[in-house]
Amino acid sequence: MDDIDEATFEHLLRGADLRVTRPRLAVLRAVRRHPHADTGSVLAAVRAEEPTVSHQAVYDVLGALTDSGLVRRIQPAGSVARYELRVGDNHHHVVCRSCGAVADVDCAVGHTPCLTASDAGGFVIDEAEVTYWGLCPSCASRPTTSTDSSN
Amino acid sequence: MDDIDEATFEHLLRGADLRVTRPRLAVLRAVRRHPHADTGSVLAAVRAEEPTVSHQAVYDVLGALTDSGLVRRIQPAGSVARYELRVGDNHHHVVCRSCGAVADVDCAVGHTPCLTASDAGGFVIDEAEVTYWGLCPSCASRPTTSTDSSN
DNA sequence: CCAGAAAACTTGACTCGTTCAAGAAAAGGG
DNA sequence: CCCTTTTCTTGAACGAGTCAAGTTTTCTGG
Repeated sequence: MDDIDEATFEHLLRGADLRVTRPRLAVLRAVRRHPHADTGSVLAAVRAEEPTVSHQAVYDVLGALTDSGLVRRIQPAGSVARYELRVGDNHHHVVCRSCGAVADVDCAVGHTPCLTASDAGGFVIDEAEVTYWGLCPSCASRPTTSTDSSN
Repeated sequence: MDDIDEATFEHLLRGADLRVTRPRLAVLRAVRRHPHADTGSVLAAVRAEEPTVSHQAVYDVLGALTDSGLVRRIQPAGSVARYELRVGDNHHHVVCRSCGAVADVDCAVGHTPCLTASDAGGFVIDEAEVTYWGLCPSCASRPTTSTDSSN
């Protein structure tokens, strides 16, 4: 899901009943190029190639792509929304408590892990999302430096 | 962790090196009384008994209590921060996609579930947080009504 | 290939949860 | 009971995200 070319992006859009526009292609490229990027970063990346795209367009596009399942939105506590192209493979994320870096983690329990909650209090569950918290390699090796950024 | 009386709240605060103040006791009572309440709800509950408490005080108190581990902060994607008294027992949450309701779920896998990520990309993991998504009983039985609120 | 309808985009104002900053008030050790 | 430190009040500010009105673009169907 990372070796998608331009033509495939078009097919994905059409398959989702979405019109093919320059902003949408630019957003897809940006998300492919910057996994886990927030809206601001996507906007910046988009404007690098399409300088006239508005911030609202990026919000709209990310929303439409998320709704149709072409991108996945994640939002760890305390973070703004982040997006990724890798979709439909039930993977999870590790978030660094110090610098906020996000990385993918394949769940050891196979697909749809932990989806069997013992007692869901009557809820009809359709997804189990796992977020691991800890320290990224560089923050772990630089203990008390209190590095902070947003990726 | 739900049958905590006033004296215990004081002990908890002192044990965490926090001064015992009326706003703090009121916040603890509010969180006990309204599990998963957001800051606004806590503020309202606090003001019901202590009308002069400022919103900033509630933010400060919730922050201090969270830092010292007396309350737990959760923040499902798309939601504002929510707080609960139940702490240190590694339980998880189900969130209703329709109305945002939150309920506790004891993990079937025992304590520290899924904490064994296959490959964490070099991260040092200290917690695994599981969020289940679905529909609460009342939204599940009222399919397309698109109820929306924030609890 | 062109026109028309619907979808998508631009612009700009605005909402709301949360944070920042400075000074006043309370807690609790000595 | 006083002093130092922590905590609280007040009020302004920030920023991600949303709303709304009007314009532009896509793409279907003739």
